[in-house]
Amino acid sequence: MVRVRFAPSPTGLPHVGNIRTALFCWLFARHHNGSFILRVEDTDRERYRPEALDAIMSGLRWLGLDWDEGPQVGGDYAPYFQSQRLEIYHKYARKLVESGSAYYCNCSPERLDKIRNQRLQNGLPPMYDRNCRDKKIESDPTDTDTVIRFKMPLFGKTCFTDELRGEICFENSTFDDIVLIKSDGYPTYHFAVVVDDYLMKISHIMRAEEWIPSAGKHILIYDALGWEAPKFVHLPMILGPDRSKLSKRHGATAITEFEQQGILPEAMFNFLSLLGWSPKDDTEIMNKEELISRFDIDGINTAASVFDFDKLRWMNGEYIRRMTPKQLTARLKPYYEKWGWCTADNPCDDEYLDKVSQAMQERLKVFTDMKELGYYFFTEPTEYDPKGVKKNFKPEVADWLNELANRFDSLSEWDKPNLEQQTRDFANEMDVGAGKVIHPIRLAVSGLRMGPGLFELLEIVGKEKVIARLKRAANWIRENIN
RNA sequence: GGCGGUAUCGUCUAGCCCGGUAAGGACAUAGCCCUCUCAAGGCUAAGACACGGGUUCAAAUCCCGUUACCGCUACCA
Repeated sequence: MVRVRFAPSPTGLPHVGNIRTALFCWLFARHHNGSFILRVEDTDRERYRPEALDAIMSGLRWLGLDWDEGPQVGGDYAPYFQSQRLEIYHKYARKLVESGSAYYCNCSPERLDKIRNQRLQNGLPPMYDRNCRDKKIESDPTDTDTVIRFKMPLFGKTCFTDELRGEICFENSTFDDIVLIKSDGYPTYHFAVVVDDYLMKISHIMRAEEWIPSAGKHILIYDALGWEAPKFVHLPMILGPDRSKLSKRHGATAITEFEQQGILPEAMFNFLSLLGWSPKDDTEIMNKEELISRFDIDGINTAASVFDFDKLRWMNGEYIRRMTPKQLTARLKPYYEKWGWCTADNPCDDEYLDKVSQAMQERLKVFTDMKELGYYFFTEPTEYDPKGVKKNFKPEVADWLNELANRFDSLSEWDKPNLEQQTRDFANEMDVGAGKVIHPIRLAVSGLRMGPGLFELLEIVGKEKVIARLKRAANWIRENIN
């Protein structure tokens, strides 16, 4: 039975790197019909942020990563908050002290600081000097004057098999006597993760590769407790464009920001799955079901990968293009409301919005592109693209636009064919190419030099508005161009 | 410093285990086609086996060394 957990620490906004790890865990669990467990590692009271957990959970939900056990859903191994499992850690910590595998230590943080600096100055690894190791201090996990440290073997080697990288070994002498229980009674990560993974019957520890160095220490703790360790899978990291660990300074890295920027969860899911994993053929666009059936450990890469925002945008565009106009409208609507485009005096009936969706669909990479590329379907252009003005707003164009406004006004039917016929006829009469007329109209109605086919655009924007905008542009030209 | 991990186009990657490919795909870039513009689409171009030694008829692939990059080195996770 595959049981994997995602164990975030609620210290801040959920980072894409962590979320990608969660996604791999989830895919692995779903592929093997196993369980995906969410466990909250809230043992650091200093960095704890109460709002972080909500952000993490909504990030997971946004992507569709549902958990079988954990906060809000419970489970057979509750509680899933480490802060609620203190007695459990204390119990096993006492056991370790009794068996001689751990010891109480009353060294002050000041002293620890001092020896660390000394050793650093002498070019030595900044390890604890094991001052209390053999003092046999009597205390209790709850005592705030002491911590519990693990008695690391002084020599020998500890090895473990990483499912991706093979055997990895460490010299025991390089391990510090790490703290298991802090003076505040909370366990450190190293201890809590071992106890919980074992007690919760985790089959595979899937976590980022930055944990490789501590895996050896964890193995030793498992041994001391007489437990068999789960399998280890250390996932490659995600890097920023400068190849350092992806972080805030690389721009949008919190999962919530992608949502705000108009990225589809489906696209994000697909994109993230391909960051560090490959289906081995050239398939790139895959839905959740395909991903579940194809994902497995052997496709996971060992090298870290750079997060390429451009490729995400491309993939998002792929997903946008695959939607029906109605589906696109549904996704776009919240943004329209946010931008104040859907109000009483603006046409926001679904039929209209669907037409806009259809016209704009293949021009959008992210939803927020709509704000610059399609605003004219909702609000009057207040300025005209300067390059377009220079190219298309010649003095004589003012008359053309007025004339066009009149002719459009008398159109029997406001539709694409009629608009096109009328426009081309006019160009012929003026003895110019159709483009010479089309471009000024586009600029007058949309303010832009780019967009959907002009006649489709005109049909959608509607008779009244088009005519008003043509006249308005004509006046603008008279006032500004000579 | 110590310990560990990693190394194929700018980026994501296939190929490596089981030596023989014109080293394949995608994003981005450039050009062309399509065209009322922008997209989308189609075609084309440019672009990589970190380096040095072996082994072999033959090495991206196997062996050794070097280099570079990244991570860890807390009473943080």
